[in-house]
Amino acid sequence: MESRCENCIIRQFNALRAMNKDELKKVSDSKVFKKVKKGEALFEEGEKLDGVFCVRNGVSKLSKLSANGKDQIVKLASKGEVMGQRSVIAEELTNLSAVAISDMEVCFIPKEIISDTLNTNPNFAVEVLRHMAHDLKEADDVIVNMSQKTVKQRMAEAFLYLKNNYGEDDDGFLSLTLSREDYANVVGTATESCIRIISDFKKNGFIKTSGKKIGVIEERKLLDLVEGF
Amino acid sequence: MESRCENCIIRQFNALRAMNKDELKKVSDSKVFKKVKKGEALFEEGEKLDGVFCVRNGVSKLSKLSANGKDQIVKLASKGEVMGQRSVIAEELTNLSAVAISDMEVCFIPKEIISDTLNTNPNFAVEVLRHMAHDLKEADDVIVNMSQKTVKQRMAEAFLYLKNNYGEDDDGFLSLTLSREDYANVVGTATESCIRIISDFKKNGFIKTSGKKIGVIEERKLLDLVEGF
DNA sequence: AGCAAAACCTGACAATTATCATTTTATGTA
DNA sequence: TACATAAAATGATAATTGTCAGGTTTTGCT
Repeated sequence: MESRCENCIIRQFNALRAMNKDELKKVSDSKVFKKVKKGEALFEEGEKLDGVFCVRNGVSKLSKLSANGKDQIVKLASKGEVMGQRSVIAEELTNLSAVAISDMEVCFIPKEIISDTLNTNPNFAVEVLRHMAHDLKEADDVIVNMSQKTVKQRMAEAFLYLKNNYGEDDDGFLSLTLSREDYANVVGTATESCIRIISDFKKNGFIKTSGKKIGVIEERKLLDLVEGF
Repeated sequence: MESRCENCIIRQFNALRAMNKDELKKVSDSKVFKKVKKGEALFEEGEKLDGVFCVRNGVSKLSKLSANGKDQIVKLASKGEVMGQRSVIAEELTNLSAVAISDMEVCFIPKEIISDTLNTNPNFAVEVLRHMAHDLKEADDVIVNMSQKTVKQRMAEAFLYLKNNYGEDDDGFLSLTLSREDYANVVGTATESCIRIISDFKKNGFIKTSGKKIGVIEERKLLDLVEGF
């Protein structure tokens, strides 16, 4: 279960791949393996983080509380992704909360190792930079979507995103199950509006539901919607 | 006019401050000084950038075209800021267009120097990382604003932002003048809606206008609006 | 100065989305 | 299994925002 970072495949997906053997050894010796149950928080907005979390399994939502009391989900983090690096690097309190959407396994890595390696191994720094650059681009895309697309379009996009990134089970339902409220918080709308759109998509045969599970039936139709038809 | 980077104060505001003398010398020798007139583009979405732009003077809007043909302004870049680094680092085409909002003076710095320095000087890499981390946080904030605040609140925020970041002239008008359309594209709304809100604010005495110039009168009232009162 | 083009503004209306109230359904637990 | 609780669903209505169509003013240019 708990194993050595040197042999961990997960890190191939993140910036830790750019660490050398010695650095990895240090990480391995000081990392803390953690299980997090669905619904539990890894950290809360405004906290001071003493390290980063490398996701081995499961999915976490990264969200920010808005003035009107609603959570806006800014990003979903899953296998291979590192959470908390932004605030460790900027040496600031976290601007986001992280709550597990499914049961998770994560490794906590103390920030000293991260910053030491950043300061001495340019390859690592550049690799982290590349990942952050990617995140920034995605954030820009989200901004444009939020302001220029309708709620319906964003809902359609959300379903397609979940299908493409987390796949579906044998019965054709999305593997990652979000509550209606979470969907609303991803899309940035009221829960009722979100539910109404789900009903609407279902009535049109674009999706199917079973309890809280949702399955994409007409991917093409959803895509058309997103494109504006 | 055109001078040596070694003596340039501007770089104190950006990651170039972490370069050593040799590196700065190289930058200085290869940089190209450029004047850009208001309305001219520095680069367009989808272009391949061969370097970054360090802003000496003036302001540029960074925007992204949405599917429905509207430009969403994602960020304003002004004195001291570096544009294009994201795409140079990620080695991707730019995801944004940069167009001058006022007359500008910029220095173009070839990407080779940037990436060489990133790969050899960890201080520089970390400094760039820090700036990018900051940008990412700001982007998160924008996402939350877009989805959770009303157009009116976002407009109020925009005026306060411009006042606090670019100041006002002797007559109390914002130093940075945006067209109504630009305001709409910052806030993510239709130009007509934007104009209506300006009229409304004016009627309420929160702001004043003179041609396209806008001045903040009741900062407190605008703040209250943003906070949700 | 005079003219064309662009930017700004307003009204009327339609579409989208939020809110509140209530019902129905699912879920976990004793 | 039954009960309490939370989640999902729906209706009615109001508020917000977008669209279209037409004005007026400003601006840049010859």
